[in-house]
Amino acid sequence: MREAAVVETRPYHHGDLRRALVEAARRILEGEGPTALSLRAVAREAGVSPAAPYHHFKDKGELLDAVAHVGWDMLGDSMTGAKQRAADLGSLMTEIGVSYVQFSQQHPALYRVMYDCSRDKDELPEGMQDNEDSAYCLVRETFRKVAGPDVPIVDIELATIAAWCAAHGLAEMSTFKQFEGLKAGLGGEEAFLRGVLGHLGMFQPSRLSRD
Amino acid sequence: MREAAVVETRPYHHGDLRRALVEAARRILEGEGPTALSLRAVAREAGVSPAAPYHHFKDKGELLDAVAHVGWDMLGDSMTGAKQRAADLGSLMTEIGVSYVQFSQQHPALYRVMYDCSRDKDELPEGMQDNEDSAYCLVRETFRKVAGPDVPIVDIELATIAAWCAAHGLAEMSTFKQFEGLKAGLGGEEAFLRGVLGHLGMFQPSRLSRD
DNA sequence: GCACCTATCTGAACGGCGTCAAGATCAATC
DNA sequence: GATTGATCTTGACGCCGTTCAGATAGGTGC
Repeated sequence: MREAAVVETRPYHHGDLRRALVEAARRILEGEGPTALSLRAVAREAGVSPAAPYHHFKDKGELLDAVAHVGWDMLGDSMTGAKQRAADLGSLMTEIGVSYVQFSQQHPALYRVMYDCSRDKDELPEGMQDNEDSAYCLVRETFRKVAGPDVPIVDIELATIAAWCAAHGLAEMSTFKQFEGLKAGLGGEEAFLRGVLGHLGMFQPSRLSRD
Repeated sequence: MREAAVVETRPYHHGDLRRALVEAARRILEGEGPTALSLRAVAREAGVSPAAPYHHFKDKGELLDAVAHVGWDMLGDSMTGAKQRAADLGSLMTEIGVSYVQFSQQHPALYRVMYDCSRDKDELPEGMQDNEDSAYCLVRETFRKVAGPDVPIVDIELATIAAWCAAHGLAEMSTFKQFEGLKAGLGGEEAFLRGVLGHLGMFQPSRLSRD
């Protein structure tokens, strides 16, 4: 009975605040960046008191975990889409890598939260864990298919880690606006990404194995 | 272990607080991690009031910049040392890469500050700038020497960026204590690092060029 | 030796933060 | 229709970064 729009997002005793808080956090993240993401600001954005979130999350970290979870879902979808769109086996890894970095560029604040909140716990981020359909497993299984049965398992694992490191590093580096000249000379952002990835062995199928 | 040295570090009106603050920050970083590093805690550790640092640094960010500067110096020394110790041209890049990641493992909190405080400004971190003896230039010049005169400049640049991304990614990933089994199977931490780097093209001189 | 100047440091305060305990509110259940 | 338990608010605590007025003292010109 306060304002017009509130009626729908607040069915009553707030309806489902948990989801509303996560969405509020994402709005702040996209609009104002990671430094503006305080628990109080999220509560404010969702229209509740600063203490309300504590009935749905143990602390701020748990809220960030929930936000990161959404991010890993989105990233997983991006990578799966790229894998399906890839024309041939040879370009599979490159397309997945490009989609990874492009996601980080489209959602820089979210991407940062995805890693930051796992670093605080000294735990692997969600998308890198060995669950059935984690993004990490998607990459590893892709490697297994591309490499064929002759390549030892340990090399598949190492190549996956190496690829992930490279993609994550590139994701962080490409946020620095200082390679502009180089990017322009190569023909744009994506050409730059493909140029860098092209220098990394495991993005070229013929060079997967170390031998 | 703390009170004894105070007499010497406080010749009077505090002597040189600026250096004392940077060192206090580094002590906190090593001892309690990045989350404990508040401006007030640094002042406390240095034995001055919370407002004292503002006579030497514009704000907290500037103090962190000074801490990061020390870190980049240390990392640069590590990498230079590795370059000099390398037995032959072929192992040069690998040795530098290993020393990079090992530094991040020996000083995880400092390493994090080195990147965090540059991300906050959307600027390349100090060690990656195109200054005469930045760590980045060290790597690029090494590449130039290893690659020979036939490799185009743009490929040298891309390979340097790729190597940096890979090393930085590996530095962040290896802090997650979840590859223990893999590391053990390979024969230890360093074997793991070399294993991952071995899958990355530009750490093998014969594969520097893309074509 | 003295007075002034300037850099340095302190003390107290402001608003914002994460978090918690006590009390209000209300849907659901008996 | 009273009880219950989940949800939300109010108000408070201690910590944070930052600012500002005032204390302190080293340096400089007389």
